[in-house]
Amino acid sequence: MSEAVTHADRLRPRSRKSRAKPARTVEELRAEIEVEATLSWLFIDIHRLLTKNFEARIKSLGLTRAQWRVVFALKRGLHDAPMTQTQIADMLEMEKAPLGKILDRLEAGGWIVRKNHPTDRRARVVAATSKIEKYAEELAAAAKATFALTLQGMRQHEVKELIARLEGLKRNLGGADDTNRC
Amino acid sequence: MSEAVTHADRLRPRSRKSRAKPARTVEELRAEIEVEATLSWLFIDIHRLLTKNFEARIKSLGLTRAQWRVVFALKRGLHDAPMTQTQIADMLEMEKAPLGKILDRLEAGGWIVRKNHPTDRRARVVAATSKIEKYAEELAAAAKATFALTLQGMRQHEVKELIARLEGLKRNLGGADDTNRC
DNA sequence: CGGATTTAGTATACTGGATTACTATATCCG
DNA sequence: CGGATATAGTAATCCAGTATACTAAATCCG
Repeated sequence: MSEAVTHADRLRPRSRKSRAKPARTVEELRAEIEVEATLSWLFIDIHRLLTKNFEARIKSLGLTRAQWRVVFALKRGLHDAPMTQTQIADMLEMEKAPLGKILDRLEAGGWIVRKNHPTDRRARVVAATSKIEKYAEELAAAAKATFALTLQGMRQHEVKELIARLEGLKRNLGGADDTNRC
Repeated sequence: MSEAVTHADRLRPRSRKSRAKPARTVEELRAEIEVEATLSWLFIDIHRLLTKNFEARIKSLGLTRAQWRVVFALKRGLHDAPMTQTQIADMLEMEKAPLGKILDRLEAGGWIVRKNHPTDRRARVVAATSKIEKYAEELAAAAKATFALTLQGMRQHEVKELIARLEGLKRNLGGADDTNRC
């Protein structure tokens, strides 16, 4: 347990010299945050590469990765009744404004329809059209192919461990735990 | 090794029934890509939460996470001579156009200066100003705090394993191996 | 009941990305 | 040498995301 990384006491890499002179050089500071920077870049890069790889596979459909996520969330069926935009935004842990823009594009593309809420005249109810059924195979194949490439060489239990680890990081950062599980 | 996930033969979760009828329901397809979707969402969410957390800490500096990455890459000192924009873009594995926009903002903020290349009149040479020295402590502290929170409860060897794992994923996706290491 | 407060959704502005097209310069090679 | 080709950087366009402000409707409560 003494080895554990806590919020207060951190892993500090190479350059020790504790409280040398207060004015450290940029190089010294850089060495101190090696782990942080490396992880930060990795998440930026993997996020970008995943988007690029997946979208290259479904380019012909005109769907983006973010749009695919929304469409799948709609079909998730947590609620029997169609969801309002606020419910979808909560489920995806995103703001209502960008979700609204994504829904605009999905509606323009014929993937969803928005209807008035039966009782709440402020709210709009979102439903997936049959178009998603039509391309579900192709989208699933693209997702599988992207992750087959990404997880190449990993064993199933390692994949599970990775997912558990990432869920832990997300939780530490204040993200909801098991929302948007597919 | 038979348990390993290869590019061809993938982990296929719950719903088996192999080649039932060719027209599967969306629900069946969804169950099949549970792992893929879960991982995809996790990378989207963690990327977003990291950006939000880090930028909240350095809001007063007016630097974003992406800008911080560029500034640190500049100070990285792989090359003794100041780098051109193309060299920086290659190092960060991003396109020249979006990098140019980030450099515009960094230059407007006084973090960098662009000069003409001594011999190639097409190229511009980018150098960090002393402003980065001034705020290096604050930026390093923010990075450390964000990742102290993120990696809360993990042991050092687990952090190393996570980094190695993520580097593997990035490599599988076609990303360069050890570029942009800090 | 009726005003104050909250909530649903949209509009706007900004940053970060990719992509395409373009200009200017460098280099290659016949 | 000089034209063809390649490269450096920018501009413009698009999508995703955050934050803020706003409108309209619902709800709370005195």
